[in-house]
Amino acid sequence: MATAQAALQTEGFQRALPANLTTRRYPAARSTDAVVALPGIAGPLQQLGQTMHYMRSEVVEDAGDPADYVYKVVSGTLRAVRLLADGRRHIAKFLTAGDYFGIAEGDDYTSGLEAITDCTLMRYPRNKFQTTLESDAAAGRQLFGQICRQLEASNHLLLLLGRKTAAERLASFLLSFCQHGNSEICLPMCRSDIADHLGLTIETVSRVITKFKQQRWISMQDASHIRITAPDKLEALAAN
Amino acid sequence: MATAQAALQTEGFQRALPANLTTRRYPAARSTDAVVALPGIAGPLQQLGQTMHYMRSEVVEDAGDPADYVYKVVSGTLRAVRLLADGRRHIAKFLTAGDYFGIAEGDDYTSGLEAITDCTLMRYPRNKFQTTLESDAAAGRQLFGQICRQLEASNHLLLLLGRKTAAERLASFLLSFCQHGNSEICLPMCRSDIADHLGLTIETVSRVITKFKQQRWISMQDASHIRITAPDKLEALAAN
DNA sequence: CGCAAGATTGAATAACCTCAACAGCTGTGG
DNA sequence: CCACAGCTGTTGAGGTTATTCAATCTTGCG
Repeated sequence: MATAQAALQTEGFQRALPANLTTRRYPAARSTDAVVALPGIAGPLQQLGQTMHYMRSEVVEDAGDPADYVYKVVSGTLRAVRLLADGRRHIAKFLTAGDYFGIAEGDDYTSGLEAITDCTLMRYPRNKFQTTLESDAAAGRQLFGQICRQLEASNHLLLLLGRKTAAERLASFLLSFCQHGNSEICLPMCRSDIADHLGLTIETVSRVITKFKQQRWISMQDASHIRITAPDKLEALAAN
Repeated sequence: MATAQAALQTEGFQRALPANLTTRRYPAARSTDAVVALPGIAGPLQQLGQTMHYMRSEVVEDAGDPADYVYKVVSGTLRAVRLLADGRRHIAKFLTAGDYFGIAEGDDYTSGLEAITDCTLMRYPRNKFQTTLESDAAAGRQLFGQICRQLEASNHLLLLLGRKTAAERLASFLLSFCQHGNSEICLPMCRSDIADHLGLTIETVSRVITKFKQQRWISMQDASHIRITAPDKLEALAAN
């Protein structure tokens, strides 16, 4: 009972601060005023959109900022970031072409949005977005579907974070990149992004990947180019 | 390197099967045909609803069942359950009065729905539900808001599961029950439900609660009746 | 080249889990 | 009424997994 007693006296539960909180805000993004036709979004909304360009590592929005815009990804990869007070980070979602950000928010963004690669977004004023949705049934349906898929993805990730081992998490993660039978993966995000998405550390991510490599379940050209050589083994691990 | 080597040879990554998969399907729920006016849902939808009663531990829907109905909780508490192939379980959400289930699903339910307490639900045929939504803007807005709040809750839980310690998870969990300044909590769910929601084991849940009790941050009449005596300490732990 | 950032690897540690025992409560049946 | 079984919850001991801390390697890039 000695350790518990000690913890009791110090009121326990402390946690060390991580050293590096590196994400910086970069100079303002370029915006082209040209109206770009977006495949997959209904007519009226196209008029409202503004094309925005962001560079690698640039912050599009911080968590806590007033949620004035809805974004749609045209190209590139971004991360939706949440932070705890002491800097621990979680990435709820990686966004790629076709994904929306900011639809489901309240007054403020509840997570930040950061560019992982150079990327192009469409930006819609949020208030006009809402009213347009109600007048345009087709667009409304589409957005509703988007939210539903996001919810499903989040709930899927909950199971992963709540109950899967490190190896299972990485197997699931890697497999999510080769839906279409292509076994060649190009990961746009770095190890720390993967770790913060899967609730692990970069060291654990690295170790598990190394183990996969040793098993010859995957092969790697470099850290971001992975070829899945035994999808059946990974699928057995992913277990869902 | 001995252990890693051994793991490599056996292809590693195994995991023991949990012994008890106890949830059973009970006899069919009673349904009263009377149409009940639901506070908070718009007119036309009320006509479609059917009131359903379920008893404690009864299964409303299993994951994988065709998603034919949308449910709205009138009273009682339920759990939304996901399982891995080997029986590991996660509870994405506890549902209470006013919560919906089945809106965001595809063809099949992606999680099961089980009554924790005796409860009353409104059941709507899903196809009619959809069409009614499109014709009734107010109802559509309301449902859209529901989904958005669900998504926000899921993303909030992602951060908890991905990055919080056991003590922090339980602090967050307990605080989520006393939003309105009342420090008396009555937990309708058992320890294993809490554990499966927070990604912990029942033993860890029990130990952390004991520790909170020893710190005099909470006091307990019995296992399900908790009084929060030091909300500031718990809030500091919850850290968000 | 030399530096910085990302990635990998190793050793030690901490957090949480597993297994096991036990306590408390509830309902059942003699 | 009491004995008993069954279930939930608590507690302890020991093991496993993932983390932490640290060193090394790799890869651009000015």
